[in-house]
Amino acid sequence: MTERDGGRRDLAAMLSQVMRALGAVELPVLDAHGVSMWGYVVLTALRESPVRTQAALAEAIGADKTRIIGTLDELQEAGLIVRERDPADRRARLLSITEEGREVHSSTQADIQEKENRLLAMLPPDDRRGFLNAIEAMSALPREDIVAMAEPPGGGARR
Amino acid sequence: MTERDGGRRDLAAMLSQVMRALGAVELPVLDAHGVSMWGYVVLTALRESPVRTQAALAEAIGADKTRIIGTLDELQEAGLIVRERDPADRRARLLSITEEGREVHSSTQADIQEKENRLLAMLPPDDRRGFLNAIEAMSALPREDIVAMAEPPGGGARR
DNA sequence: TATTGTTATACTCTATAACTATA
DNA sequence: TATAGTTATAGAGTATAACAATA
Repeated sequence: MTERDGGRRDLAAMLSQVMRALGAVELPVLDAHGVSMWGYVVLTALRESPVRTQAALAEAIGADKTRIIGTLDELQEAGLIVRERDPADRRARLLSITEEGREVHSSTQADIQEKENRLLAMLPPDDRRGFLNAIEAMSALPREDIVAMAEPPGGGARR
Repeated sequence: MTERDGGRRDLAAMLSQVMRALGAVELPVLDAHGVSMWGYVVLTALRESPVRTQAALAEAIGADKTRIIGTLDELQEAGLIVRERDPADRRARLLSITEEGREVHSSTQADIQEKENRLLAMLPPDDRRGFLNAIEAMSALPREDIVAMAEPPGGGARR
């Protein structure tokens, strides 16, 4: 009845619906912990390792270098990150997360993943495992690899 | 090595990366067929069945009623949809897809899904099946159901 | 008075360009 | 002159408010 003549809906359409729902689920959590979406993304990136320049951080999280400045200001103001001038090159700002930033990140992430897990619990175990494996695999690929992979074999040949 | 101490990355983070890549893959296809993203979404919705008001269509695709007007103008101009006044209520505009609209939609969708399938082909069959089952199940749920599902049991009780 | 569609306005987000300071 | 960071400006996308036609 809700099936459609053998076809399936477009991947992007389905994923964007899921994304919107996830946004509705997770934004209140971020609010409760006092971090913005981009702030959380920055903390997630810095949790792995410090970064030597803001441009590199922006690149790493898929943002523009001008776009994250306000976010960095807020995080610094809140004591969640530190920005120090690189003594070797006083133009650059060494970015790192503070202990407090680590705590805020991990408590926020715990809440987020707890909700995500409750959502995933609705799925049959096999589907849940396949779903996680799949998005982990796909999201690990550089975007250009994905774009290339979607092209017909030998397709789009330059000449 | 690329694994992280037992944890997993956030669902929303992974999904948004995949979404961006999908956008890069699919936008050129839409361009090639001369339809905008929202135009394609509208055609997809009208392909199922006609709609009696623009507000209802907007609601159905998760958009604002003022937001789709330009899109409807373009689609009508291109002869892909028709907008007729409802004789029974001359305020309303009956929306339906034309034969040409159907053709544009189905050729566009064929190209899109062909690329999506090439992408999915990178996955082991079990993961692919689980992934598709999972997003079909989750995207079929109304957003408020998903939000409610993510809450702790009995959580957020009103009184 | 309420509703459908439209237009006008404002607001948010993002990208581009111009500027400062270092090198 | 080139680069890191910042600020200023402009553009897209979206939402809100006001409006005209119809009920």
